[in-house]
Amino acid sequence: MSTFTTVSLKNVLNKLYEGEDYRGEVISLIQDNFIAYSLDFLKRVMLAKIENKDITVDWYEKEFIQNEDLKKDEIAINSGMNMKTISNKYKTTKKDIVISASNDQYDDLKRAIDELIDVEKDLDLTLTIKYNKASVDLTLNETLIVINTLAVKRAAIRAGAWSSIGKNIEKPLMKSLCILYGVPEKNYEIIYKKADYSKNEDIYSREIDFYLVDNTEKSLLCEVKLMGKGNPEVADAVIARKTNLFVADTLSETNKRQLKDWNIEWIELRAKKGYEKVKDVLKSLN
DNA sequence: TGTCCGGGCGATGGAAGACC
DNA sequence: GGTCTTCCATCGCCCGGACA
Repeated sequence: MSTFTTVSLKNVLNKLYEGEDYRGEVISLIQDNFIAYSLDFLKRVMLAKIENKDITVDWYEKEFIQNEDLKKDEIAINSGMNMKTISNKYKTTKKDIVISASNDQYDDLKRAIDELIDVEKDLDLTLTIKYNKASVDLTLNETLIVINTLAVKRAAIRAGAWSSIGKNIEKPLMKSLCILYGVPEKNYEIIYKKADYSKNEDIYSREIDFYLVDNTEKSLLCEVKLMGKGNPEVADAVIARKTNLFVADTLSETNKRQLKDWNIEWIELRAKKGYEKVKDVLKSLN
């Protein structure tokens, strides 16, 4: 779970207004979370191995996969699989499905490690974890399992952070632009509730980031995307939502041409003085 | 080097349980 | 039977490696 503090959001807004890259803030959060997770995880690994030293069963499996105290997403990660993969593969994330998928995955992982180690007979590696006065050595197999889990967890932390920043910055960004350019409150609208997808007549409705309201009281749809290079689906998104104003971090020349052809106003924050274009855009949108 | 496209999770809200 | 909590499906967010 990685979410942003008010301070982080403020730092990101400042970067955007300076036309600089905002990603440093996100990368820091990912790193901090990952390091903290790694330390905690290694501590738990150490304790688990010590506590089970007299038992011949697979202590990792007992403590990190078949442990009833764990949440389903922890079990999935510990087995080496992210929740999204389970959701794609089994079309559900129900707890019992996640648990059985994790068990299968863990067996698979162990088999794969055995096979690879068999090929690389000359390689050995021991991970020694020391904490306070205790110390424990992990075998090559155990070390590889731990490395795999950390890698899978990092993917989860990374994706969560990017998802979170995108979701949480769009409304503060649009609102601050409105305040900065003196847009009267009656001329913009922040929608916090998303559309109700369950209603049949609304089946094609989409969530809208922000509305500007022009002087004829017509609502203008605004879309914010902070993504970097190489994501052509922006085109689909703005078309599907009949967007009037598109605010982005980075736009390709193709993007700009398309937006112009479709009569959609755009602002590219990473461009030099990118946000100053807002003034003209507001005028043009009446 | 630019595009494609699948991977990863957060936020949300309805459904299903859990508790009085 | 009503309220509170947990579960989980859905949509939307950006990344980043494969490919041309």
